[in-house]
Amino acid sequence: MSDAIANLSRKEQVIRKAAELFKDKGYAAASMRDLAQLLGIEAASLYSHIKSKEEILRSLCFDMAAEFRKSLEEVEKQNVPASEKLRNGIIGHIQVMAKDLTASAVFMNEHRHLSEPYLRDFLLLRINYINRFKTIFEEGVRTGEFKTTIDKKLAVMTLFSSLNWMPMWYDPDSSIDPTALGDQLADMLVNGLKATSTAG
Amino acid sequence: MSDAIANLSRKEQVIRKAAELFKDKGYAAASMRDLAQLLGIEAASLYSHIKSKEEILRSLCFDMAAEFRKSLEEVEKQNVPASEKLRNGIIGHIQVMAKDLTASAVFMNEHRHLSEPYLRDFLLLRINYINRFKTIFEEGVRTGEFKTTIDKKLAVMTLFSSLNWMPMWYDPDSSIDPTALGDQLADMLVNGLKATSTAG
DNA sequence: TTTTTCTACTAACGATTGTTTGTGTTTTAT
DNA sequence: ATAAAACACAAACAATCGTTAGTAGAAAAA
Repeated sequence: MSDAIANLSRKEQVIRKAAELFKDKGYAAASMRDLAQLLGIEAASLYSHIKSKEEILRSLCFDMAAEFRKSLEEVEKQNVPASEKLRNGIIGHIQVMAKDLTASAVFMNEHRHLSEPYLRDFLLLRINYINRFKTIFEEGVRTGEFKTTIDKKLAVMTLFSSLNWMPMWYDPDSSIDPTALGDQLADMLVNGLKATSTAG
Repeated sequence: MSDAIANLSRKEQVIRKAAELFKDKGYAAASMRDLAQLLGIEAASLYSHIKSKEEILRSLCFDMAAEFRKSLEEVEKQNVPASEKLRNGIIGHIQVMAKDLTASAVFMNEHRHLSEPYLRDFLLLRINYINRFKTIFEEGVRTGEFKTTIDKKLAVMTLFSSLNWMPMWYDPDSSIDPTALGDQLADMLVNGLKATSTAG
């Protein structure tokens, strides 16, 4: 083989291809026979490498969750104003996604197909992550960096919506690279689109 | 029956319930037997009212698309600055979604399960809608209302991401009503979170 | 060389999928 | 009263689902 994924373990190859398939068709609509075909093997052969279809989804979702957590923890350590912290949080989030756009899309759109108790665990991680962003935002409101006129939940959920849809439209071969993307996105969300805003 | 949906035609009742089910479980994971059970009938009985599972999805997706289109056309007629037009476009979009949060969620998340040629038609409508927002944004850049430092595609896609995820987290019983939500969302996206921005 | 690990196969399982057919009852329109 | 439309049913269909069992050749480790 000459693929870039050729020196991954076979199990990792399966998971990668599954991520692509889940992203394209959705977890529920993607069959194990579809996946097998993409890999050039029979469906039953998949089970030499993975235990179940859902195990793949679990691995994709929780691995991404760990990356996001790690990134945010770095930012929280920084001793900078809240607006800067928020900015860095946004950039970090974008960079984690950019490292694996496919897995990011699955993480975002397909996690609901996890069964209990994994779904509950996943949602707890997610709430925790969101709340830590909310804390940063609240700090900024307290210090007068952010406006008080915007509902906190709205602000944070809008933030996440913007971030989380990126894997759906971002083309890694495009003119704008992930770092610039994170930069501009942070600027847009913190300072807005208006030209008259004071620079960040 | 004493439901609020009792005086709808039976077909509309089926479609409404299907929207809830599709939103909760996803189109592919939602079975016709699930749907029938929610309505208290047998799966086969559904076919007295609808022709197929996908017909329901089509009806949900294209009806919403028509509403969005109608809303934007109203805004385009207005003779106001681009920033104001963008603002009104955002508010209109939010209001259309708020009228039917369930159908909005399906529109956004499940349209990919449309088969051809419906999928192609749907995506064309969507591209057209996005491009019309992009035109408004470009007008604002040209008149100096918006900054030139932000990638146009990024700006518009971020806008849509923010808007389109709203049905996933917005609680219609919450303290903030749809109009205020549209207002604040428009403010946040146009002027940003920073307190130092000039007021819109 | 022997043993273990990895990888893949064929065949089949029980369950579930969307849907059709044919029938019957109840409500509405004429 | 009669015809028609609306609504629901049981039974079944072919197809597809995730998965298991058992087998076997090839590569790696001992």
